[in-house]
Amino acid sequence: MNYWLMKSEPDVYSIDDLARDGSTHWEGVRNYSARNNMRKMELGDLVLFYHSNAKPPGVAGIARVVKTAYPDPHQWDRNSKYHDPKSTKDDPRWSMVDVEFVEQFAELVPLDRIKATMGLENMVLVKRSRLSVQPVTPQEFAIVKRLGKG
DNA sequence: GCCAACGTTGGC
DNA sequence: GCCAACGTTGGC
Repeated sequence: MNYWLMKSEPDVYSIDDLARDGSTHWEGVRNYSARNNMRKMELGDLVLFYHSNAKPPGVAGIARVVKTAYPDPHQWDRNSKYHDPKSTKDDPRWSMVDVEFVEQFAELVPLDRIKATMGLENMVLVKRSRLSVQPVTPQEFAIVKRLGKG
């Protein structure tokens, strides 16, 4: 069992949207580090759902991986903003996973709280702030989850 | 809206 | 393979 953090802009897709939909395709990741992390995901892995570009930014809840990495079809859709003309069907460049809703935190865990919490100072979120799909240690996951209970 | 950080592209 | 130019992310 692995733990991850995935970022989404709530204006585009929020934890409320995931709660409503039940599950979603995580399409549109166009960064190699983030893609490689998605390819390491296993069924049942738990994901901290992070709201980026939000006021305030922070972890809003938990999701679970229900489908492991498979080619993101948007890479071949000429009308999609995720279209990648260099990606071929024989060698798909971009992957996505499916995740399902697990829980919404009673309280958002804001980024500034994460930065100020002992045990979370080495989170990738803090160290490499731009990576949109990143690993989280079991300890970090447990601390964030506890903070989310309010 | 600004801009620092940083990932990607492409000329050489 | 280097690195300057460029584009994007995301906190503020």
